[in-house]
Amino acid sequence: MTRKKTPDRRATSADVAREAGVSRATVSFVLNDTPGQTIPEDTRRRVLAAATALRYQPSAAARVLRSGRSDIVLLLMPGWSSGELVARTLDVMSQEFSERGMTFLVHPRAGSNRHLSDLWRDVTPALVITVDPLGPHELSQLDAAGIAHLPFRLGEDGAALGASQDTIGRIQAEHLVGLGHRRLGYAMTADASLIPFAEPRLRGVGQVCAEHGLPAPVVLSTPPGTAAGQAMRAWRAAGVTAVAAYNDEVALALLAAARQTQVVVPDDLAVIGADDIGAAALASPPLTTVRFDPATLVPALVASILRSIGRDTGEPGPATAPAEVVARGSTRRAR
Amino acid sequence: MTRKKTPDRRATSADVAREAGVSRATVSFVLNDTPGQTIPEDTRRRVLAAATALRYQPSAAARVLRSGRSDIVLLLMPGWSSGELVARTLDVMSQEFSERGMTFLVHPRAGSNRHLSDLWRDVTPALVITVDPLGPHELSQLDAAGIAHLPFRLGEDGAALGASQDTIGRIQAEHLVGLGHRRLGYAMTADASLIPFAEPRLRGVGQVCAEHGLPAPVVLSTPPGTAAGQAMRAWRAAGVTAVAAYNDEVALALLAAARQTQVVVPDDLAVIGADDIGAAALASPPLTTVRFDPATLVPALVASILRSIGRDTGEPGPATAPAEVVARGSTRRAR
DNA sequence: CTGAAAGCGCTTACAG
DNA sequence: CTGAAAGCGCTTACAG
Repeated sequence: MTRKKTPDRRATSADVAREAGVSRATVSFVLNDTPGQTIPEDTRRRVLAAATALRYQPSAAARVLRSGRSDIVLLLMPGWSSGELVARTLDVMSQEFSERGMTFLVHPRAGSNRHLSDLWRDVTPALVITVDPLGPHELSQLDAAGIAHLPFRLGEDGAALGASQDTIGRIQAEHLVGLGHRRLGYAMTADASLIPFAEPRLRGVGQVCAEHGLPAPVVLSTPPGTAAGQAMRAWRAAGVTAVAAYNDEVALALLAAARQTQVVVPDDLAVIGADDIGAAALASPPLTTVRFDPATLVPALVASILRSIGRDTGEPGPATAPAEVVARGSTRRAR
Repeated sequence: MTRKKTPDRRATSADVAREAGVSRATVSFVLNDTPGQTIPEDTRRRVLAAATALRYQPSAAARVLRSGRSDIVLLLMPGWSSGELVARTLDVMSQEFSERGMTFLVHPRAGSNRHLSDLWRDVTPALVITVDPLGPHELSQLDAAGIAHLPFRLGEDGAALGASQDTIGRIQAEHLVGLGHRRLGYAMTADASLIPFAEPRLRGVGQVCAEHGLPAPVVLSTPPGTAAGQAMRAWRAAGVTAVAAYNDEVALALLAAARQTQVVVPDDLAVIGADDIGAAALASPPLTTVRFDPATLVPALVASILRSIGRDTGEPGPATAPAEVVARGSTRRAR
């Protein structure tokens, strides 16, 4: 008397095969569109109908175990994963990967004291992307588990996002030089984990200065506290009239320090940030900055990642111009 | 002549068993500390040594397939995953889950057009936490795959983070009322996806007003543009002397509007934000806000999540006071 | 065109 | 205390 049509346990391919009156092999062929198999339209339809009726979903574990390959790309996220830009980049990466048949997953707080081997006990990605460097023991584990590894380093040759960091610095400098400033400052971040991003940005500023025959930028670091005020004085003493900041948060700190030290922005010192965070437009004066859309770079990045693990990728997808100046009140023409 | 000790393929439990001179069952018992098995210390040591020598790591897929259970908790992240607080919460959640033997994974951009069934093809979590609501079809799929589902709703009874949102509003209001303000305004976010957070915060403000016999707060929404300026005027016309903002970004927009409309903060209007983002301390005037450390709530949250899927959890862990006022220049005693 | 069978690597009753 | 064997759910040569 029990209705067997909808068993309580999860439906398997054997259930679908029985329901459709075919073998499990045929079910697999139909559901995976296996190349080289010719399935009559009628059989195909029956299998599909049975799968739908049974709400069949293949077991991820069984697929991976049998095929020996996983379609997961795992990003090991360090602790500083906060910015709007990072979030947007991850969003676009995730989208891009799924369009290419992969699943993008993020494991937060990978830098904490947990053992990574606990992680491999629960998930076997095809590729692990790391930001913080791994120790030799962890690298050995990855190797032993047969998991590909991609250390995400900016600033290395060919790294799509790294190249664009250069560009951001260049755009900042071009804007300031275009306004007639001849002596530039650079406000470095005090956060060591950001150096991989900051270094190429600064390099871009330096390149533009050199190209225009200007002296190299005066680089100062502005840790929280009174350092920003001292930096303001030091730049002015050095004849600097415009400062490019590593990012908007650093620039905001500069604006706050300016108010306290009676330096008028932009008249005494022009300031340009980078990233265009929400608070930039709301600052006093409103912050000139560089808007950067990582979405434009990600497709090329993802394609190169997939290529590195031997997966097919569609066409590369062109990387369009990623950054532009958003001119606001914190910069003006040099006097 | 070939050295067989270090095969190129990934080591399996059979390799370990051979190397240690025991059966695969014994390997499994030792490596999993299976309860109810008594393994002589010598055997145990041999197995452990072999596993280390072979750099053995169990196959996640095989474990899940055989045991029928996964130790993965997957968060389906919607598109708005940017804030510092969100990042910090995820960090702590991840840590908390791994301490309890689970792996916390995040799939960004789950709201996009991809089919979720593609996701279940690659990973089978024990539990999926969603923020954006799922459609009936997706719920049915989850059910069919035997994956537990927890819609993350704030403001419902007992939801740890929801309760704390109330508290944030309460703390804002207590601060303003304590300074002598008798007529409060509330600056609502214009972002609809944030309403689940904003609603309980506003409720907390309302409660405190009621408890002090004060009128309900004057709620205004301040979308980007000129709305903030209009709101400033409306509040002043209504006799409001202090405004609690949904968060620091909304508060920053208020400060910017005040500068443009000649309203002096805090003399004409006091403003308190929430979240203590980096830009808050750097604003002009520096923004009074409520600092909220999600870390203090997360252990209780994670424990309740694990309980909901029938997993053992250690002691609940006390939820300590999560929020406090950071008094800066944007609030002052009422005149 | 379709099916029976092997096997991916594990865990766990079940015998000894 | 330890081992042989079954079986989780799939995919894929291999026969027919």
